[in-house]
Amino acid sequence: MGPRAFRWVLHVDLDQFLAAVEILRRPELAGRPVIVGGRGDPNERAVVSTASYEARAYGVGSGMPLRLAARKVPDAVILPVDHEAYDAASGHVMDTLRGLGTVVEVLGWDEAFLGCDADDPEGEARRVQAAVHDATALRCSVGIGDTKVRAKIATGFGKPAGVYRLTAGNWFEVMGGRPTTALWGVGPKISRRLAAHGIGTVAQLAAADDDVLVAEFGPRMGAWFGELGRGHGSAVVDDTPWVARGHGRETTFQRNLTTPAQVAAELRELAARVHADTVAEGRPVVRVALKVRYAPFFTRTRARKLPAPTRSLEDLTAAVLALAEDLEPGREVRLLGVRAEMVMPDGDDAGFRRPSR
DNA sequence: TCTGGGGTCCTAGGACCC
DNA sequence: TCTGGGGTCCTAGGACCC
Repeated sequence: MGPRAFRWVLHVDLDQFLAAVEILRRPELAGRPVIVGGRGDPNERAVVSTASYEARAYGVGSGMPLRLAARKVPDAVILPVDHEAYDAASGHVMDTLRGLGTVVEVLGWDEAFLGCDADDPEGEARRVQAAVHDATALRCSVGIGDTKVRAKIATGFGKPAGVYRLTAGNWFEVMGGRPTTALWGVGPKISRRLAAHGIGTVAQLAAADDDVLVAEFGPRMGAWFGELGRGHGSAVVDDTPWVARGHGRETTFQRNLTTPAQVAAELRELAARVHADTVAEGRPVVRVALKVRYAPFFTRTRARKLPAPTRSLEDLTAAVLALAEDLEPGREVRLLGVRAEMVMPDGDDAGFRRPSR
């Protein structure tokens, strides 16, 4: 259908997605604190991907080291991440949403924007929830907004399994007094830099002097943060298929690597996996990046544009190993990552989605 | 409590060219 | 004589999100 502006944007977000998929195929887990992360082994270097609401009650959340999560929840059910299962479930949900006859913009495994022109967006939201539940037995929350930003933020107020509307009419009433981190795209670092200018709340950000924001964050981001504080932004929903800019693979080793031979062997392996990902897309590689995390936790990245686009594993591997040549010797390596950026389809035919806010 | 993996976009600064 | 201004390409790093 292509991109189009709508009167309403619905943001659909599956509740405790990974945990919910696990509970669906193992119903006896319902009501128990389920934690999905890593290989399911709390003694390994890994973090929580998703915790069920029962586990969240113990203070467990995404990104928390698995070891700590296990300690907080003595009777937790800890499960390995099963990408294929979530891919399948996600595909089923997205197909269901597309079957509703509106534009669907997929944001990730468990999220999508839907365009809506109805007079009764709450009714539409409930219909979406019913359709998803009928087809997949999964619950979702729906945010309704007059911009994508407001729809996205609204969903959080609807969780779990609810519907919430956030528009120009109630934006400041609901959001004005909240910290800037309540905004989509403002994390702890940006929030601290804003605070240094006396901007602590959404209302203060909305009222902030544009020149101050631009001086601090640059012309694009500065202007955008002001708009974000006001809840402004695009209401265009675009179902043009997403075209990945690149693919990367990285591994945190359970035990740090100590020798150049180990590093080289792991890099060859990562390069082969990345190569396979790009081959699957049928697009040549134009740029290669290496990521090294030295112990205890110091990360460097090196990248190089290739002399010419290539589809060859040998070229990719050679480029990766060349980037690794000035790796600091004698430092233990905790993580290695390889990333390949690919040729984008011809920009003029608009065959891929561009950033929109 | 030592901190995953897969992504995206933006900015700064240097090189180089006219 | 210390000295332009703009544009583009490239790399490193930062920040954020799910």
